[in-house]
Amino acid sequence: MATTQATVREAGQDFIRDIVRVDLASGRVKAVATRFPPEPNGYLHIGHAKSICLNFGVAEEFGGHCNLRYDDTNPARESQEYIDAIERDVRWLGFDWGKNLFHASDYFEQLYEWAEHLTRAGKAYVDDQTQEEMRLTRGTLTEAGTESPHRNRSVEENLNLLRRMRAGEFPNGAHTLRAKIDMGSGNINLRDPVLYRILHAEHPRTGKAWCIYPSYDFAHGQSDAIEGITHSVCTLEFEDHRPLYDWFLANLPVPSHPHQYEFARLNLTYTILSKRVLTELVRGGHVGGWDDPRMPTLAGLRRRGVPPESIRDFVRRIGVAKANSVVDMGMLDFCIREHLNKHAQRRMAVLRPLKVVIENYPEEAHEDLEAANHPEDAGAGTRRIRFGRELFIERDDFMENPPKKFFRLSPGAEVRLRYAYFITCREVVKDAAGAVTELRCSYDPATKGGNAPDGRKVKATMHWVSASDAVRAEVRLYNPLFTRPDPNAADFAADLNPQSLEILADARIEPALAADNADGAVQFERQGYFCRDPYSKPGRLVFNRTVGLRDSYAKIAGTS
RNA sequence: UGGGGAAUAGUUCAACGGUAGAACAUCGGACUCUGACUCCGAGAAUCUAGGUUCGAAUCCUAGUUCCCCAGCCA
Repeated sequence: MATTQATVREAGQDFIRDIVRVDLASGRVKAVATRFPPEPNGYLHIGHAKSICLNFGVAEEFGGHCNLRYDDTNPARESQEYIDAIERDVRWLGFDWGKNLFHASDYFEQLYEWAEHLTRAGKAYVDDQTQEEMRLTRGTLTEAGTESPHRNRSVEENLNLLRRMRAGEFPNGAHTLRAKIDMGSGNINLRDPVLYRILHAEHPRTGKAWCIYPSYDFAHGQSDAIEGITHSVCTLEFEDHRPLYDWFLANLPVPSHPHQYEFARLNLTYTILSKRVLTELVRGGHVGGWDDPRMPTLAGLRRRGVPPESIRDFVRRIGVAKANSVVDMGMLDFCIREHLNKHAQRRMAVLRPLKVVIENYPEEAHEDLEAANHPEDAGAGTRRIRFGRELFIERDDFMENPPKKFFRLSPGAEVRLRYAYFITCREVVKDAAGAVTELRCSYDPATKGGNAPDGRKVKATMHWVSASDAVRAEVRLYNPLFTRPDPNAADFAADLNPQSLEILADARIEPALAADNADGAVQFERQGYFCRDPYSKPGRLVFNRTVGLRDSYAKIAGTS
């Protein structure tokens, strides 16, 4: 009983899974088959992750399978680079299509046969109208369209024209094959939609074999039918394509009859999830590339250090429904911290260094102290960190005239240096301009390791690195790409955040960080989760901030 | 009366005629060698108006608001 309930919960609760459950129980389908159908004309983003998790997730949970199928029906905009990136990203997210890798282009011959089938049945015709003429005769949202003058050509003429289209006798745009449905339909998709257009373009897979290509509508449902897809899940904007999807299945001798279901796509605050805009961000040089850590692409998130587990958890938490919605970016951040808090080892790094000299610590001396790699996981072990007379602390951790709630270092104040000693600030050294350049402090030798034998407490524990062995590194902090929670996709440049990337060129990190070969995530104590940038080099280390730690002091201080 | 959808805490989802619940966010508090984590607590919602019913977020009627559709894109 408990097991059953747990299993049901495991399988998730949303209207799509409800439908699958009912279809399985009623025997309408014997095994569930889904598909993730990207068009290889851009990189996958976190919105796609929602679809991937849904399609692969449903298949997994109900013992079915999910195909990866490229919707590669428009060679004018598709390329191999994107195909490779898509496979890399789906795998990284944690899903495996096994042998079920397909392409709409695998079915070009069958689709063409079906085009002839429709033509022979008098349900499709070749039109000579130009794109402009077609637009004009399609009608408007409230007015019916008018029928093409070529709508009633004979079957023979249509067949002849269609074959000559395929044979390459006509230039781009000279003809189209259209379904003969209803120019007066309230659903514009039913006003004689285009099935084939002439496109003299080389296809990444079929090369020069074709110069006519099927439209999305003519390819998608039939591809589903060929693959035996039971539940074809797509986003809301395809809802009014469903009658057309069903029309093809009803009028063609297809091997199976899939059903289409629609859910609301993901929207995120401070983010634009539109391939068009993402492509423009890359091409316009607004970001460094598809894998720029500020991008909502899976490649960008990966480079920023976001674990795939966090993305899957995020998708699970936001659910699946039909209402348009915008998810708070804070939800994603939470999921990232949730995972990294458990799995990332701790290290110390000073992002904006301020020099500290321990005046009563002997010159030339140093000692090694032990630091835990993970405070909640003893199994993660410990490492040695060096303490000496000269150290660096975070500039933000010192204030000469601290407000009431500032617990860190200030003149006369005593704080703990994590895993080391209590220190007290004795003197502030400034340059000619009045800027603080150095702190002269004293330490209490009795507090070695971080505890005072007399039991006295300090209000703050600060991270630090030793000046003698700290390594220089560049640290990149990322902020939202857009300044507004609801950036305008039509004019995204106006909402771009000029402070989305902050480069700290002179950070100091503990040597263990420079030595680590692992590419895994680490927590810079008290600051956030970071990872080494994949383009980082031994002599020039670069770390990316994945996400900051929650910072309740920022609220008190009124800073961000 | 063009067609198709959707409306539940600030946000994202549950509740499938029978006590409106969770997570994130927010605000308190406890704990703490990370102002982190963890723990405890609080405030906060059924689009509107009628109707059916012992009982309505759920069913019916009429409205309101929002989203999508006029590519030879997907």
